[in-house]
Amino acid sequence: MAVESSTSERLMTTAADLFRRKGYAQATTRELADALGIRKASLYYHISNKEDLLFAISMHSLGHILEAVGTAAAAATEEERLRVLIQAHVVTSLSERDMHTVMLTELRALSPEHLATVIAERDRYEALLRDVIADDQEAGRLRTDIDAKLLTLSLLNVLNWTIFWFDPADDLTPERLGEVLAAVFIEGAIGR
Amino acid sequence: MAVESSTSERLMTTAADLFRRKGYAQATTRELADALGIRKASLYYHISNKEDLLFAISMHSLGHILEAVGTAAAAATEEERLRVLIQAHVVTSLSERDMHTVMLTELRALSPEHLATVIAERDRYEALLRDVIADDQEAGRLRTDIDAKLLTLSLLNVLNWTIFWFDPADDLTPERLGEVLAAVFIEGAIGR
DNA sequence: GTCTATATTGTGATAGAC
DNA sequence: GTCTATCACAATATAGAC
Repeated sequence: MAVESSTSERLMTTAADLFRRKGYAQATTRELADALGIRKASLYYHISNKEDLLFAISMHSLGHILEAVGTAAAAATEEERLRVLIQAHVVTSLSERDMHTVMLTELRALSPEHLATVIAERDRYEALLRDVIADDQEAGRLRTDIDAKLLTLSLLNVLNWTIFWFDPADDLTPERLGEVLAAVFIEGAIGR
Repeated sequence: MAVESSTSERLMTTAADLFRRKGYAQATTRELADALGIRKASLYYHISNKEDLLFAISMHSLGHILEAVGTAAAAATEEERLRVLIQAHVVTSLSERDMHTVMLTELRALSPEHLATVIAERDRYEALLRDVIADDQEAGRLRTDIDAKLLTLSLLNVLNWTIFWFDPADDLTPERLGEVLAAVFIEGAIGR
């Protein structure tokens, strides 16, 4: 049930909130236990170590956005697909903002094995974006003086930095932001 | 002299390189001392503590980009000003990539007093961008269906995420990247 | 300006009772 | 599933000699 809040279920969201605010390295297991209302040692009944938690957060977040954005893009017409994709990315990433931010910014704290797994998943996501852009270029819907790789990196710029300044308390909604970023990127990616 | 490399002069660039690669919290004073070829304790002849080093790096980086971008924008015609500004930002930020990245991503490790000082300087920089964008809107050179604040945040997205993927070893030069990002953002900010 | 030696604190994690 | 108690270690920083 989505409303359950057992210690196990709260662990990942509580850790994500903590890791985003303080950074993974500066967040302590004591702070995490305090936020959950249990003792430090009790954490280790639920997790094997701190880094596992970071890995779980990263994989959950990537699975979530891959599913949401992939589904939205597949259901759209070719003409609207890029706009739908950007909108879905902004709304989805901000709906799990803590986990998404941690996934994007705490890569270097992962073990080599976990890092490789997360990077492979991030590459899958970026390939999804690049395929849409390349297809739009081939169909004449986007400019071709900038290659698909560089245009995709430009799109990742437009999308990803948002996590550092978006404030849910502002009156800017994720939906409106999605429209703005889609408008700026797509019209810039069409060119004059 | 620019070619000097006394311990004092190497300290800030060596620390910036380390802080960018490992993160401020995970980078140790031992690693920094090792990279400099001295003992850990000897660091404290040059600095008062680790956080001071982060503050010095952040302020140096902000002073550098404020000066370079401000000068470039002031020397340009109104029609070319935004393009010149974006180009100068990309080239300048990547010319001191380590310090610039640390300044952008390690804010939360600063003491409250240092944090306030750095934020004030970042606000000055962002005001410079917003003033150019607002002026371009008033003169009819940019779309007005997105307000200046949101358009500025969109520009910061386009510019800032670059630090996470730009690789000096690639064949993409900062100059070419500046052209691409300027083209995408400006044409998107003009609209159809 | 750099050294050796050390103080002090905080960290992730485990043992074993309940 | 959570607790108390504790281990083992790594961190920043200082004292004082050279």
